[in-house]
Amino acid sequence: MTDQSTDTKFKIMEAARSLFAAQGFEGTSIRDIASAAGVNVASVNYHFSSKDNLILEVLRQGYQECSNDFRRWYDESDRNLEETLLRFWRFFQERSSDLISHFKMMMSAQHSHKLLAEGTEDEFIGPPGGKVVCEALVKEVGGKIADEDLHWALKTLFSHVVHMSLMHSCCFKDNAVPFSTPADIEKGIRRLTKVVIQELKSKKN
Amino acid sequence: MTDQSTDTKFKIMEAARSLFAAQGFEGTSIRDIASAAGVNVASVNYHFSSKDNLILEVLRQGYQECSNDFRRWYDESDRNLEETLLRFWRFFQERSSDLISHFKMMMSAQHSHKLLAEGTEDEFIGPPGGKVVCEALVKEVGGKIADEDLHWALKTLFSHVVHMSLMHSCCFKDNAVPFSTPADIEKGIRRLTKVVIQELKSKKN
DNA sequence: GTCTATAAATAGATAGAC
DNA sequence: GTCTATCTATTTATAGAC
Repeated sequence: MTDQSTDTKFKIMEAARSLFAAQGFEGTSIRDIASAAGVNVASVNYHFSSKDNLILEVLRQGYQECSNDFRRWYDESDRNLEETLLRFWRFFQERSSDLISHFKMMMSAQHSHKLLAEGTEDEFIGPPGGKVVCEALVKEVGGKIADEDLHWALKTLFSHVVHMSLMHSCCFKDNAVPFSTPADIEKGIRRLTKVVIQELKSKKN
Repeated sequence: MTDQSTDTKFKIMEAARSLFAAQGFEGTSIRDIASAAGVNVASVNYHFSSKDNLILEVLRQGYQECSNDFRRWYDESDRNLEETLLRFWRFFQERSSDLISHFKMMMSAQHSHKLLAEGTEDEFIGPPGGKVVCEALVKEVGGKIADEDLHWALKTLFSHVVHMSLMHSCCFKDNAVPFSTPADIEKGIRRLTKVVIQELKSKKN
């Protein structure tokens, strides 16, 4: 596990993860990555075959780690929707590099199709951890929810948390946007959660 | 207006607009653009000095056109918040190339700072048209709104509409995501609008 | 597994004829 | 303003010594 080969491969993945997020796929050369990782240029192709394959491994690992960690966290205690969404947001903050890379690839016509095949080890419901949020929502509202209501609530909550994570990772910090500190955003997530639950419950009665 | 020079410059901008969105800035070569526009390679640097300057002109024009058209539309009749947000969403659908390019650049560490200088001809409140939405919200709720409530409502509405526009432009169509037709999304926007107004009004009483 | 060296393709930008 | 030709630099990828 700590032999030189594993170490080199690990260092390349970490360097690639942050550089792809900062500069994009095409904007990052294998030389940049090797240099940042402190390894020889040729070792990148040796360990990953190609640049295309490297970013696929980076994205797959980011998605899986996030998905697994989130599921583990959710299952280890009794979580309500609000704390689940706050955890969701904090995950994306910790992993903003993965989030940004994932979005850039998703918006790229020539790379987006590769992501779909990657994200579907289990049923794909939006972002990693999406299924967990879905479970938390169903539990919170209680009883049977109409498909349309469920999807509306998930889209509303996902779009807010994911978009706030993205904005926070790339422009809130530089622009001094009002009411955009992490504390403000968490407050906003709590408020939206309350309002969405209210709406779904009122629909049922 | 219809002389060869203006025509060539226009064709380059149109080709660049769609290619930058599809392939990103670094992923698109000047040769790609010239080829798609049906003009000579050297004419790109002749008319725009550099590739950097070309994308800045593309982004500036997209932002300004969207902002101006939206303001003109809003002022020409008495609009409520719901129809304003629906128009907001439809604008982003029509201009999904500009939206995608703008996001890619915003998420790029080396290009994001250029966008800030571009978006600030008048006071910058989020996306183009953001100020209009803000006015519509204030009018709809009526009376004085606390800053915190106003910013929460704007963030909630913006994040939903902008994120839905992005998702619709790049992955809803290919994945057959349930409840993600334009009609579904418009229904969702109406529902969120109603719920947000309700929340702000209940806060005031 | 790691290195040097290099192949082969492509990039942005410009010079100069027309 | 438009073209061809080209300069210079950089890219991914690989061959082959160690």
